Amino acid sequence: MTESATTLADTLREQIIAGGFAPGTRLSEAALAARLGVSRNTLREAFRVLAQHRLVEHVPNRGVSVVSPTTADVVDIYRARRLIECGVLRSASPLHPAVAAMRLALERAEAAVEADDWAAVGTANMGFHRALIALSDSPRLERAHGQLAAELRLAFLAIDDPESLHRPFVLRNRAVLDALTGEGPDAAADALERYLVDSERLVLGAYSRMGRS
Amino acid sequence: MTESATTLADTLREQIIAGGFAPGTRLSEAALAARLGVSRNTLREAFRVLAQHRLVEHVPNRGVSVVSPTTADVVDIYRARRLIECGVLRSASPLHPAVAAMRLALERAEAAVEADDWAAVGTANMGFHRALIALSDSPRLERAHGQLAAELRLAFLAIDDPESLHRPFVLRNRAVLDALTGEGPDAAADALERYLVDSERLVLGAYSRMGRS
DNA sequence: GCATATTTGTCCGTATGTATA
DNA sequence: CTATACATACGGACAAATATG
Repeated sequence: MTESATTLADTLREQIIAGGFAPGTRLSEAALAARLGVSRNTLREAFRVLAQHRLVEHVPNRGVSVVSPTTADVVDIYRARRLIECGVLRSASPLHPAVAAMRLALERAEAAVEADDWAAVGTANMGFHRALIALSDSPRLERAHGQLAAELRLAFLAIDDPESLHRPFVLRNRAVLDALTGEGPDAAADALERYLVDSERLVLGAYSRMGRS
Repeated sequence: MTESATTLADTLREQIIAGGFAPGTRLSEAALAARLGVSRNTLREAFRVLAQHRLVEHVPNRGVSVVSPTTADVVDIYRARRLIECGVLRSASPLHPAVAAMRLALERAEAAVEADDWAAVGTANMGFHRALIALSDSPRLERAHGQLAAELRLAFLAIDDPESLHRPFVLRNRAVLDALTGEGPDAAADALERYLVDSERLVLGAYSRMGRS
């Protein structure tokens, strides 16, 4: 039972990203510790990790709750994504092994579209962009991007209309990959930039229709 | 005395970055907790935060120690810095208020050179690059860059030759700023790219002379 | 506005497993 | 191989802050 705090943080992260706790939910220490069979102290250590990952918010004397990204958060997340993802792509080699991982994720997404499984489309799309970052061979960039992706996932959960969020972008990912192998990194980066601008617009539109702050 | 874990993490971070604990030092939780006047549980929560910031390393059943970046870490840190800093600069406006902060940091560095205060030169140089990232108006990019800077600081501490590390780059920062206000963002980004390549080479050279892994 | 109940923040004592001398 | 030291995790306790009636 060593290192249970880290393991606990991992399982909690998966649960949150999978939608097990709705954005905004307060997570009571005593209740969760009892439900998970761990002590409050161990749970609090896990909370610190998740708070650093920006998955939960820690308000002094009022405990932690699952974050619910604001429009300002969404704007910032996409700004950072554009800079990192397009930057990686622009200086990437079309011969990099990660290109195969991108293709695999894309095929998974296309299969999930056929099966009308929009949640699977969302995770496959995320996998495409994770593979894209792997083109950089930089663990730190992958870590930074992973945090952005996790936060964005919470925004998607708050919207809760996976088809309109994910379906249009399978084709766009295909275009990015084709541009990378066909026309080269710069064309691919331009396509990705347009992709991210449109995706941000979609999310913000859904937010404004929900009357979110 | 609420929220002492976060405060504790902040003070520990400052102590580590200031060189209060040499890279590689093992931090015994019992001893440190006694010295700082906090309980082990509180200290452990602070450790989790610092581990996420990559300032300390958490080895299961062997406690935490101050990290000592390897050559691979240094290469990765500079790769990430080039992508983020140059990307920010390339799409920055020379009229952004952060330019004034860059100028201020630069003047502080130049004054510290006159005073032969190399530690101050180092912090002022860091401040220049922090202000540079502020050009992006992105809290998340600032956070990501701050983590890279803190890690790099540990590498500088391990080398412990602040004059040769920091002195040459005051002039280079001046060149970056002048290029930004004079020739525009693209020229500034090119100058910054050359800066970072040379800085990485200097650090790696010092590492190889130390016989580091 | 006040009193009560709940929850968090912190600390202590202790048991267990792991690594090291 | 034994013994020691230490990290890890648990449970209980209490003060402080917050929320609720």
